[in-house]
Amino acid sequence: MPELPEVETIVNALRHGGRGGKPVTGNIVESAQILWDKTLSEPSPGEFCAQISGRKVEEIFRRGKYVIFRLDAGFLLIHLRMSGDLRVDPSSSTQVGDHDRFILNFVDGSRLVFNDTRKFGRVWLVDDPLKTLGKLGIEPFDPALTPHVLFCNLQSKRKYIKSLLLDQSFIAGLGNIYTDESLYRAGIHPLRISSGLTETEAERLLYAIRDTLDEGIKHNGASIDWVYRGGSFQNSFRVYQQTGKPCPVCGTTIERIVAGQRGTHYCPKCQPKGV
DNA sequence: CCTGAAACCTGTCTGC
DNA sequence: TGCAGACAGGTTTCAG
Repeated sequence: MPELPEVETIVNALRHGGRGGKPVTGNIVESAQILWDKTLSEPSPGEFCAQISGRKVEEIFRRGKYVIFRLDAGFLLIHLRMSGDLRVDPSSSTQVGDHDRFILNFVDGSRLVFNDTRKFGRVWLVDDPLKTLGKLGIEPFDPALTPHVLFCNLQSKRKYIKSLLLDQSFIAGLGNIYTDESLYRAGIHPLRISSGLTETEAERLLYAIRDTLDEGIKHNGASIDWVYRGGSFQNSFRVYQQTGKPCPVCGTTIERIVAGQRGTHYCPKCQPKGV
């Protein structure tokens, strides 16, 4: 589930309370439990537990799809990947859940739990976050990303537009849902080659991306299948997982294809392949 | 530089 | 009911 709007929702909750807990900001870590070793990307479990103990959470923010905790020394980075979720338990006496992989116990008795069914999620404790985050592309809402800049960047690549938007080094934060929805709103076929888009299309695409993400954030993200997180954007999907249903604009049947190994949903009429 | 496929994992759903 | 296969919000690695 976790694309930019979902991560943003989680970060907000961790900052201000919610997700069943007190605010994490300002809390001090007492200890860590690593329930699935591979969840920890770096450093080693021993070093991690030694270093994290006693650290204070100064600030929590998002970059791309990463949740970032700025500590009084170092940074804790968490990537939720496909099925990860973060929650706060008010009390650490609560039982550990089925797919809980990683726990931070705080001195006030609450704890932060990383739950991740598919075990793809990763955690880092680093001094220099840029080593991990450095390859990320520009944020979609960065004012420096103007229609013209996007157009030029699209020109410099020769990839399916769908694949390029999923590339985190191109723009950071878009995943399968928001890419399909953005391309639909922009009226651009997912298999168009990026360098073939016109400047007008690039402009439409940028505004479509921002509108779609905005709406996602407004709905607290999307909840799908058995991985539920409380968002409601799934009720506003226009093409994503709408295969076989009529396009809300023209009534044409929504189709599903595979692009870059990802299921891709679009309206054949509103998003013409063109030349 | 680019693409496709495979790998990392568990769970759900569909069709035979 | 059982079981194989497809599919799932992501990223990395490797072959071609």
